[in-house]
Amino acid sequence: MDVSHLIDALNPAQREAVCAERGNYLVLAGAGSGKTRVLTSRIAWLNQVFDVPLYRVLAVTFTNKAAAEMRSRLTALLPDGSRGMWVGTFHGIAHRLLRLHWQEANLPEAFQVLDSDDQLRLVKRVVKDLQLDDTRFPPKQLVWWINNHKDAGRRPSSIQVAMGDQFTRVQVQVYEEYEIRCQRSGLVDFAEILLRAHETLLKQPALLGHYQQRFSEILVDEFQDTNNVQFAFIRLLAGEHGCVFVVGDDDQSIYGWRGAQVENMQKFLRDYPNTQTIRLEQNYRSTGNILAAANAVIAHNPERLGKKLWTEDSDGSLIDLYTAFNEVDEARYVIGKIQAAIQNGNSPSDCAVLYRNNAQSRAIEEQLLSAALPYRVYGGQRFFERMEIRDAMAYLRLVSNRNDDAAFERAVNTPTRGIGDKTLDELRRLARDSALSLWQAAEMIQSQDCLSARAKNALNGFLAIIRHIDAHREGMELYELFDFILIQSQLRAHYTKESKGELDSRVDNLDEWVSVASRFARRIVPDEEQDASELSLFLAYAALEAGEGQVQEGVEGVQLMTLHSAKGLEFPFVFLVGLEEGLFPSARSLDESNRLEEERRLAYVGITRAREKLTITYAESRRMHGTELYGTPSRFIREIPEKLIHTIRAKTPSYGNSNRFNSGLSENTSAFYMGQTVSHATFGEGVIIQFEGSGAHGRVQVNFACDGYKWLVLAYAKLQAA
DNA sequence: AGGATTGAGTTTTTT
DNA sequence: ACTCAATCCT
Repeated sequence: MDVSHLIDALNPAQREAVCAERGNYLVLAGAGSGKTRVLTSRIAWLNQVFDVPLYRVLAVTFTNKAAAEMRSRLTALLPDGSRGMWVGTFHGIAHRLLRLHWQEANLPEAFQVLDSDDQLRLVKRVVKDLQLDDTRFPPKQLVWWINNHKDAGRRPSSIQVAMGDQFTRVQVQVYEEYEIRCQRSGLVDFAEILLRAHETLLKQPALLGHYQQRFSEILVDEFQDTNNVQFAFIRLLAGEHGCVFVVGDDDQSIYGWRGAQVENMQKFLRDYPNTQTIRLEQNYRSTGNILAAANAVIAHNPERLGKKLWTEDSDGSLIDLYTAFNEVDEARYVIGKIQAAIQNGNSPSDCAVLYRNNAQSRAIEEQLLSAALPYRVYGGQRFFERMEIRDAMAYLRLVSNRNDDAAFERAVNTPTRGIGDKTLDELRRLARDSALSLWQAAEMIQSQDCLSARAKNALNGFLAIIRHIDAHREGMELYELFDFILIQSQLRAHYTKESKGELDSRVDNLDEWVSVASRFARRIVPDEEQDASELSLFLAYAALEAGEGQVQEGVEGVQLMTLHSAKGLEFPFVFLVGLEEGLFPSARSLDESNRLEEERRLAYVGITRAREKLTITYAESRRMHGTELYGTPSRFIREIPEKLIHTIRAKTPSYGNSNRFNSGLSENTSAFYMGQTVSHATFGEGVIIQFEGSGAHGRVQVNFACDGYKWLVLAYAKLQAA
């Protein structure tokens, strides 16, 4: 059999990983070193050379996008593509196990996923019902606390509460009550999916044995992002004989704040003593200078597994460093450089602006808008997170599982049908006292005399809608059911009324929801799930894949995103903005020790996104939360060797110059300042002028910048009234 | 029920 | 400064 095509294009290290004998491996894959290629080629190799049937392979990723990418690459490598294999995210795989073995997992067949939003609502409810002070026990913090324990594999009963520690005791109590309600409603949150799947396998030796025997090959992508439960899950499935092939980069671990344990990489080496470590250090993405900068920055982190990227590519150009006067000037400079790149024949989408936090996109967007450049902001609300979609999904969930309290709460009075807070409070009280779901309570309350006839009537109307939908769905295509729901629930009518003439109409989204359903029906279902109903598959899909963020169809523009969401992507031109102490690294990371290293890894991720040209900027002054902040350049800038940097503006200002400027000022400011003597000016290559003088309105300070055509007022402050 | 007002928070995001 | 959610008012 000729398998040379699987390894032809690989370098020696990649080839070593792909062709290695079956066993346990830790592949340290640097940024841009071809890790996905290695992962997929390895699977193909196992299949074609070692005759491992594909159904024995389990490949786990973190995001749905990565899973889809892996599947599509396998299609190109193998005659059967990924057929028979389990390829998916940790949550996707665990959820599939729960669906297949819901009885063993002690779940109702139609159990649903509780997303973060519903989770917070539920915890708020619990806090209220337990009559706790929500300032002493903020629901958000409780959610975080509960998720943390679940991620670490801890149930309420296994949490140690020190004598006299009232605070923790109450938190445990909330956790317990929260679990009871989830169980009653047939709801699992994201952490629960993993934890429950793990526990189910632990408690069911027969089931575990089955899967251990089946999955002789387990491959894990982005291993540095695994949390405790995920690692335990892998170890459990692998058992004594399974071969585990993990790929990761400890230098790109940027999700510690949500439970990822970089330590799992070292732990892996400890738990699997016969593991061989393979380093992929040749980079196919960036120029030499960019890699040198990345290597230099990350070298400041202690306790790395160690890795040094290199390239056969040339050094390329130096890294530009621009010191901006403020965030407006920073944006102006960046957009100017983007325009120059476009003039040179590049597409706007070849340029990416990366920032530490989302708020920073605003200044950039404003400049892009005034330069009339197309752009795309990543992040933001996803399809299934939209209010109207969640409303519609609530009906769908109730149809599937009457006891889903989260769905009940949302759907019951949306659109409004006269079921107010008082009615609901009665209902919740009854549900709580009798340990029933809201739906059961609503059925029962009819025979009690705690509600007015009118309220009972309204409630009955709602129950009837759900029953009516359920009674008529037999034989319907999925999209027909969705359309039926929109009509019966009155949601379409409700949102049609509300969104008259709105740009981004909610009704359009609801229609899109229906068409998502019609497209969904035509996708391939894995063998194990042939029996599952279309509806339950859709519910799982909606819960585990929140869909694309901002759809902005067809807009090919400058790409704006946070450093976190840039991970895994690459661009010819990268602009890293806002490199100031306190912003990046963030102020919070400077408080707590340990966190700084993760920020540095974030810087490493940012730098290594660039293929040809990297530009770093920082602002001397920045408006944040209403006040002007004066920042100092980020330590990460200092960690890049000077010889790699081309500084655009010397930071040393010269004061005391006297200059006149009298041309090109915009209309309304020119009357004011034209011809005034600049008594206090700053000059760096003539880009910024800080002007202090007297005008009709008193003593003022104005900052101008010249963008090559005209002077722009960046900021002005009145020092003294006239 | 829906609009107006007050108040708290303000890194990063997937599943 | 600005956003988003909770609460207050009509």
